[in-house]
Amino acid sequence: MLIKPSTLDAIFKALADRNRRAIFEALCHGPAPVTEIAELMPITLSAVLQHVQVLEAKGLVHSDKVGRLRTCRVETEALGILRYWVEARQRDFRRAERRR
Amino acid sequence: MLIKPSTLDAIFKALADRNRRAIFEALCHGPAPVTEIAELMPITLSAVLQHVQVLEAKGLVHSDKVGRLRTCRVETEALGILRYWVEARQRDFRRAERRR
DNA sequence: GGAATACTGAAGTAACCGCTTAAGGATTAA
DNA sequence: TTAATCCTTAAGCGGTTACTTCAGTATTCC
Repeated sequence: MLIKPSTLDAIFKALADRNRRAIFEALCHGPAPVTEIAELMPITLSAVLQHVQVLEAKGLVHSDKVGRLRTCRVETEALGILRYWVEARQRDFRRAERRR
Repeated sequence: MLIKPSTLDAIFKALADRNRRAIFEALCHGPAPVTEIAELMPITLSAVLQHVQVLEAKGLVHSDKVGRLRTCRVETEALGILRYWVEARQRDFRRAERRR
């Protein structure tokens, strides 16, 4: 697998913010509407929505609006990519160590 | 294992920058002095040093100065933490899916 | 000693980020 | 049909970031 730097940029940037990561973590336990997510957080509903939009733009979350409710759910591909990247770095390191 | 949000903040922020990530990736293949790293990169030596300092401050890299050469090497703990976090999210997600 | 090499720090700057407030649109409930 | 609920957008603001240039220090080589 070959991952584009821009893809990793998107994933790491999306998860680098504590609140955004908290939203993502919450959604890993199951889908939730925006307001419900916001209740757990120390920021405005507006800020939460902005975070959700960022997460969605970078492909970590998908959301669907039914009536006045927008339900957000996690997209798992990003986690797979991230894990793959980490494991590749660990492999590189171990290989370099053996060569030493 | 329980990871502090500030630890994850540090790791994700450190790796969210493309150039900084490139430095980290390069160092996973083995230690290198600052100038050698800089040769592979589209930015100034000064900028590279600043990135190295960030990586070091956040615990992803350690460096040692001998004479006029500062040799940088990867600290692998961050990768372990990152991998653990990803796997925990994947577990959360699968558990939530089963419950569905 | 003098020149080249390798790093270091400071200052400045342009761009980006996360957040709030405020105002509004759409949907549902009474 | 009115009120409550849920989301959405825009504007603005303060803080942070990545970068450059420039000027410097320490070390090694000749």
